[in-house]
Amino acid sequence: MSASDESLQLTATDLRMATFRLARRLRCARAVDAMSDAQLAVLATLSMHGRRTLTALAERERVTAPSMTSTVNGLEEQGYVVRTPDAEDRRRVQVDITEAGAEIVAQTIRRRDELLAEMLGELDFTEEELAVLRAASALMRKVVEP
Amino acid sequence: MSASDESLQLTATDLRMATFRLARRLRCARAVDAMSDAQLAVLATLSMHGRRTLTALAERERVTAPSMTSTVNGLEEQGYVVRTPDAEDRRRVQVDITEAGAEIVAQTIRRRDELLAEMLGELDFTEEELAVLRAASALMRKVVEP
DNA sequence: TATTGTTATACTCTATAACTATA
DNA sequence: TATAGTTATAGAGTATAACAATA
Repeated sequence: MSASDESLQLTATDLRMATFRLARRLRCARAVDAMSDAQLAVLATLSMHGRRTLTALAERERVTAPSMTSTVNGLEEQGYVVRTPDAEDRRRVQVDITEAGAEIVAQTIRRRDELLAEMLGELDFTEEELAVLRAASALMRKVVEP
Repeated sequence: MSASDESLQLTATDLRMATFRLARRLRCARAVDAMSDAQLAVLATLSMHGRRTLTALAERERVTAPSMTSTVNGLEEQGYVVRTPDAEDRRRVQVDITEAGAEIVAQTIRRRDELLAEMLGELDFTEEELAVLRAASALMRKVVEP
């Protein structure tokens, strides 16, 4: 049986507050200071899902094409991505992550995970509490990836 | 007994991914399109904690004073905050939220909660699953507010 | 004609440096 | 001298509008 509207609303409020605060705190931990959120999001997408066209990246990040052009320009200047013309459709430009770009993503993820693991460790959580957090994480991912 | 390092690291990775994705998704829901994240964060702080000096706001948001001056200028032009000189220390400027500003915060929170409640509802979560999310939310808030 | 991507232009947030006013 | 806040200036991300190249 599914849950009541009241439970849904209470849970939504709790989860929204907790999610925003934790995200805000973790966002401070970056591998490279010169890396913006926008640039890192593009690199993370390319790292996970491989080459993408500029339009596909813009849609995924929910920004306009000119905005994504600017972000990709910045990444290309730093050597973290390369543009490759598409042989089949010459209007298209494929964006690929470089080794340096992949390394930046890995460093940033590692640093953020270490920070969060330290924060969790300082509170002396029990295995049961950590299990609750992992179970909730799985549910949260179902919410955003239906 | 507290948890093992391995559990901490696994939980941290799960929770980081879930938190960023959900925050990203929810951030799209705003009461007013002209309201930026920076402006909304300031309004939310004032709404919760009352009047603050410009420097106090800058420290809380982890931005520089000139940056906060600019953000507060934008909010003041829209009528969401007012600056009041401090009688005791005339170097200081107190920033207060207006009724219009408080209404914007309330609207945005309401809209985000409704969006999240809908997303949760579409997945037909059970009461037990919602309870897991609420328990995790409480733990997440302990992490950021020690 | 529609799609893909870029350039032009403008606004906001951000930072550092330099400044004013006050303590 | 130190602190609170502003102004000046510059860089990045965002948007809309207009454009070129290709389908």
